Amino acid sequence: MASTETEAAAPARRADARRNREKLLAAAVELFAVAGQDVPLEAIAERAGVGIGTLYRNFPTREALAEAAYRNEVRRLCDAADELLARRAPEDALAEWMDRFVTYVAAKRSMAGILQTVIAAGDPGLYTDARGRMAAAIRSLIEAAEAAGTIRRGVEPDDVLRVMSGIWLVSDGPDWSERARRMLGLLMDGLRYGAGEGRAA
Amino acid sequence: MASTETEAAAPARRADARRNREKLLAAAVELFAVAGQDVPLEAIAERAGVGIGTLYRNFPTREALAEAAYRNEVRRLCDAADELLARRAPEDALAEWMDRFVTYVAAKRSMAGILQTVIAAGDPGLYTDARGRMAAAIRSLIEAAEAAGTIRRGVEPDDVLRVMSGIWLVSDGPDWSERARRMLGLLMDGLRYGAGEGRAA
DNA sequence: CGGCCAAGCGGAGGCGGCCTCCGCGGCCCC
DNA sequence: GGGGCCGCGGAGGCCGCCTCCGCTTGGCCG
Repeated sequence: MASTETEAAAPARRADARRNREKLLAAAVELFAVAGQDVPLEAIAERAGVGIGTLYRNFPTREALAEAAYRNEVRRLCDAADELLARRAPEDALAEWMDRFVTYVAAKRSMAGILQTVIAAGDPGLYTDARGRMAAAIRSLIEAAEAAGTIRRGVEPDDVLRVMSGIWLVSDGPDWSERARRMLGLLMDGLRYGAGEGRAA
Repeated sequence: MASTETEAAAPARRADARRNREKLLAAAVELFAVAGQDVPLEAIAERAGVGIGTLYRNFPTREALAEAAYRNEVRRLCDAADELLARRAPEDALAEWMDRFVTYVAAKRSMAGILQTVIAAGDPGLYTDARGRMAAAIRSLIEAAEAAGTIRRGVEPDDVLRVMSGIWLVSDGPDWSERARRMLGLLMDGLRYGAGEGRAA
């Protein structure tokens, strides 16, 4: 969980600066989702409640903003795994994490075009990195649920991630997220099947 | 060779209008090549020697212009096959056609980004159609050269096109077109090998 | 706790590209 | 050769990008 320097890198900055950066990232995700990837940067600054100058100081280009926003979403999603495990029964934690995953994929979809550009412009590891982090998050959720005996044993985190990623292919539409949630509900039921058998391998 | 209605569709238009359209298509190919796919449309209009209004009347969007320019390049390339056959020895016609193919691919490369958008926005047959036309052009060139006994017999047009398309993968650089030409030179030598054997299959 | 000062803010404004709109010119048909 | 209308062109409004600099405020030190 040691944050890489490409991510936070903000220990020496002023508190208000860090806050503004956060607000910009949140506003960016929000507006990319509702207004498309061509949303004016000025609209994002306004939504964040900061000046356009602050946006440009933090993120020199649209691509830089989108990349940072995406990395931030990945981080928030993965951090949520630990938080959920601390406050919920493992099975509920896993189910709710899947719910958050749907939100994450929705955000990623709305930024896919720009992220494409980012990767083409020389950041080939963007998705690879994200996948690794998410697999780790899934591993801790699964292990906790296995230990509690509420899901079957011997499930591979990578396989779960792959199945979850399938919601990417659900075609766009007003009911996109409902469909996605139903699909992950099926997966969750699959994981529950045969729970509690063969405790110590 | 009956032109489809998606291509010319300009029998009832005035002569100057048709001329302006041609000039715009030529200018677009030229400027996309030297100035990239974000070149201002005003620059294209200026290069064509027409007003910006004329550009927009003919091509409502950047994508429409790029698509029309691309289709036009394909048509010009394929038409060149017949012209060359009428004025040159078949072997020379084929060799020179390959030279023009390099120019065509260079143009296509410079528009690849926009064409990607066009296809994504619902014109999936764009490349398929082009490939079919080019294969037909190659067939007539090959058949003439076979009949003259200057290249081997039994070569498939589709195979030749596939090999030729390989120049797409040559990485960008100042010597791109020289490399591409050398590659097609190799292909040409391969076609010459064993010429004149087994005349009547 | 108060004062200092630089890190950080913000938004006006210049720039440039997009696209429309309409008065005029010249092409085509008779 | 004349008239009608098709098509031309580019001025101009709009909008988004990005910079630049005077002001604000957080954080530290005495």
